[in-house]
Amino acid sequence: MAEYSPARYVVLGLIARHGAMTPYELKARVEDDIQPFWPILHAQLYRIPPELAQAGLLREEAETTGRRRRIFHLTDAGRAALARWLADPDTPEAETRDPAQLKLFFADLGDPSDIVALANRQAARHRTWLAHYTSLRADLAPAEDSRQRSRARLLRLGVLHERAHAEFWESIAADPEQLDDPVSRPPSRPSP
Amino acid sequence: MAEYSPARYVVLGLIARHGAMTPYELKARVEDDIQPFWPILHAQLYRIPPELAQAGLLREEAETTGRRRRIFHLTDAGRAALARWLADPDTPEAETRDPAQLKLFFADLGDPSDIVALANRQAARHRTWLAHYTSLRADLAPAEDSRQRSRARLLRLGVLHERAHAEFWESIAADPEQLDDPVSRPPSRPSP
DNA sequence: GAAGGTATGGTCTCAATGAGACCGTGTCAA
DNA sequence: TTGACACGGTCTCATTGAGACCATACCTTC
Repeated sequence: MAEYSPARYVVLGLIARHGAMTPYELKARVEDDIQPFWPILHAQLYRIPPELAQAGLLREEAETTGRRRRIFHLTDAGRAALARWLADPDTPEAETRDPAQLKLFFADLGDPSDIVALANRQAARHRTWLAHYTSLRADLAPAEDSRQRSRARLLRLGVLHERAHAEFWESIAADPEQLDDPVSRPPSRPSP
Repeated sequence: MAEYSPARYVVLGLIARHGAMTPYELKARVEDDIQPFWPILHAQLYRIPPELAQAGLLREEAETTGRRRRIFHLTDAGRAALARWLADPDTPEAETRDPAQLKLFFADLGDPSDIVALANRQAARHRTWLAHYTSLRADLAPAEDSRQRSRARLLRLGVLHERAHAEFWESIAADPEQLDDPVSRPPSRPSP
């Protein structure tokens, strides 16, 4: 029942929340907030708004002088389409593409030492993201408005996600042969 | 430094592990084992092997009668390319595309009740995957060969991942306004 | 006040992937 | 003997990926 691709709703949603914008500004906001759960290339953010304007969901206001910026406003049709999408709880499955998991899956075909190097890199990477999300959460004003809460919720999931992955890769690095089974024990509490 | 796309290495890896195969068999194995961390459309699995044969990494053996199957064998060059890829610990970032997180992010622009319906669906979905991975793990022979361990490791990550997400969405469903902060408390231990 | 760096703002192209329609062959059971 | 179903594959069109390329404005520093 989704009428448009998710990236289209990202554009509608950001304009609905922050007001009329140029593709350039969309790009910055996507990079800041949305990249972690829906990556969009910058070129897409120049392709999509004109297309949505064509469909009547946005209205373009073009500068003809200087930087010739293209500013896109939300129309009532756009707002309605966004509301319909938000009201539909039936979403497609999430997709993950993780080359590191791929390498781990095929690790038995390579040298046993590869796995340790891989796991160390991955653990460091996930720890970095974890620290990043944690600090963003700390900076977040404990404001009671619903926008802050939206952001806070997603940051919380980011923290849970990165923590789980960081701990996983650390356990692989520590015990590449995986002779015991750390999954049944609670995280962060190594057995005595 | 990756010479080929990850999907190419999936093909090489599966043939390296299980021996020469048809695209049809590749399709089945990808669906069973690889889909969760690297989705590949079935059409891709008919496009990629001929291309890798062109590059000398596979060798095609075509039936000319009956079902006219195309069986692809790994060459020494293919085995070497796979080993080089596995030995490189420097992998691209993982990418996630989760429409549900997108809807949650923009939830403040919709009706407050949407969020509960969304969260309930997501919680159920992740619980289902969690049960699936858990049962696959239980069925896994505790064999000491490295192939079984590869599979077991990934299933463990799957379990951790689905558990984190299931608990997250359950907490959203239970408390959509998110007035408290469940992240600092250990999972599965609701406060008194 | 000219030179260069950087942020702003955007267009374009080619390749690759996504999404799925469509088409045959063999096997087995009713 | 025909229909269902698993097997095995090809094809096409639209969308996205990846990144090169271009121009304007501002800001510093020599």
